[in-house]
Amino acid sequence: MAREFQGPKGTRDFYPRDMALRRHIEAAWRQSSVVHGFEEIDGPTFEHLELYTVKSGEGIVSELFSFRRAGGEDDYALRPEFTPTLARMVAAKAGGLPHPIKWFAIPSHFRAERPQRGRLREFLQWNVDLLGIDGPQAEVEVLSTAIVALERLGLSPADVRVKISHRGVVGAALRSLGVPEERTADAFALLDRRDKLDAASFTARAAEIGLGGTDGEKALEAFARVARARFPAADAAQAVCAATNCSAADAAPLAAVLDGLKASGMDEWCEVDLGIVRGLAYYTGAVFELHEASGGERAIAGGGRYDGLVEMFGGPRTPAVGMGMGDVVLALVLRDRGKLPADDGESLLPRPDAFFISAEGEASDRLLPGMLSSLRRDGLHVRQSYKSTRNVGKLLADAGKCRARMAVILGAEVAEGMVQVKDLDRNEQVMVAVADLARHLRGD
RNA sequence: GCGGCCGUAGCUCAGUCGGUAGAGCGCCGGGUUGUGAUCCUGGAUGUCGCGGGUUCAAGUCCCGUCGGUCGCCCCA
Repeated sequence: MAREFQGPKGTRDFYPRDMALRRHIEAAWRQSSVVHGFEEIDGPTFEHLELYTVKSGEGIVSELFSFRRAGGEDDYALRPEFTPTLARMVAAKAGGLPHPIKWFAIPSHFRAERPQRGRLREFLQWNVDLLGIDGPQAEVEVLSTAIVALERLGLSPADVRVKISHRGVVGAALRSLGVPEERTADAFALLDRRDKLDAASFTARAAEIGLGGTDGEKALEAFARVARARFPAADAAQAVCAATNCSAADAAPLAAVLDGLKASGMDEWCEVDLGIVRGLAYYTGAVFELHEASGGERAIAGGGRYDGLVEMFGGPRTPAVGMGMGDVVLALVLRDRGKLPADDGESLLPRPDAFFISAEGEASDRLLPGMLSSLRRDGLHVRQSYKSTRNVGKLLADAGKCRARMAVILGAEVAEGMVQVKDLDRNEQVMVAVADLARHLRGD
């Protein structure tokens, strides 16, 4: 009894063209990682459930695919993010790893959320982490790695903006505005939601955290200024002080990152956005998000400094900066910006070096297998027809359809050890000795 | 977890007032003129997403469910 199956909700099937697009994106990620000196790692697809609850609390469980082996007693979860695995791996070998640790990974992740634009239940996320560096160089290198990957994919500062903030700087600004220490978390949450709230709700909530009343009017205005402050990175240090009323010393950590980005020639991509907060509590310094320029999409990437995380997983205190970039939003942006081939990825599939047409009959049929094997052992990508027709026109159509560069026609002249080789791009045909075929196809 | 819209061939879709399915394209095979074309010819794929209900009769109306899509919550 035949039965039809659907893939699970929020998952994708990668047919050859889809896979070619995926490899295209992964190649840019991997290339940029490698040239920046990061080394590739991976970990298990599932971990002990506690690895995730210890950091994010029990509430995270409803967002996970967790399970217990039949008859077993251990709870596991498919990994929803890579950072805990990374922290575990670092903590396990902390003493023996040369610093700084520069690792990247391109694993799949799983989250039990309802799919919508830019969000699926299984997705790829490129993770770049640099551990062991206290200074702003870490932030600069991680962001630079992300930017160079986007450049490789054809994006420019007109397409994507790198928005940078700093928890310490914003915290100092909030203190100087009179936000009590115990309401800082609420203030961060309000900053995060600033674009989703209308002015009245924003004002009401600002009042709840101690920025209301007659006395608070000025403070409220200042807070609104912090919430809206965005400026290009070029002269950002002064602008931060001006916008937040905080001292140059308070603004210094953010300014140092901005200076580093400028020195690296990345400042055209970057701007300060003090509204960037990030949901995670474990960020301890700089935080950043990469957004499509019009702001219409979910974040393309996000990250920041998390100096306490390795310690949380049992290792020594280790300064760290990390970044994650998902494939789903990135692919949407690339498509909308016309940076993907219009043929759904067909042009990203590997092109055969040659397509063989046995036109003569039994004589050429007998020669074909040996010729193909020999060329394949030489590393050439060669294909043949599986049709029984000898219709050369029809077989050439097949050759064109699989995008072969050359067609090799085995006609009557095989008796003299010669074949016809047709350049399908240039529509030129020459006679080549079988002995010279590999060299000819390789273009030597 | 909540809500809107959608679901007929591989794709795009048609299907009237309810009368148990069609087109185009594509795909696959064969033939002809030996050179990616043209021409001729043959073929396949559907429990109309799935299940139930109403009805003499359901692709069509109703309910549920699964999936897709967009939004809310959340977003590591």
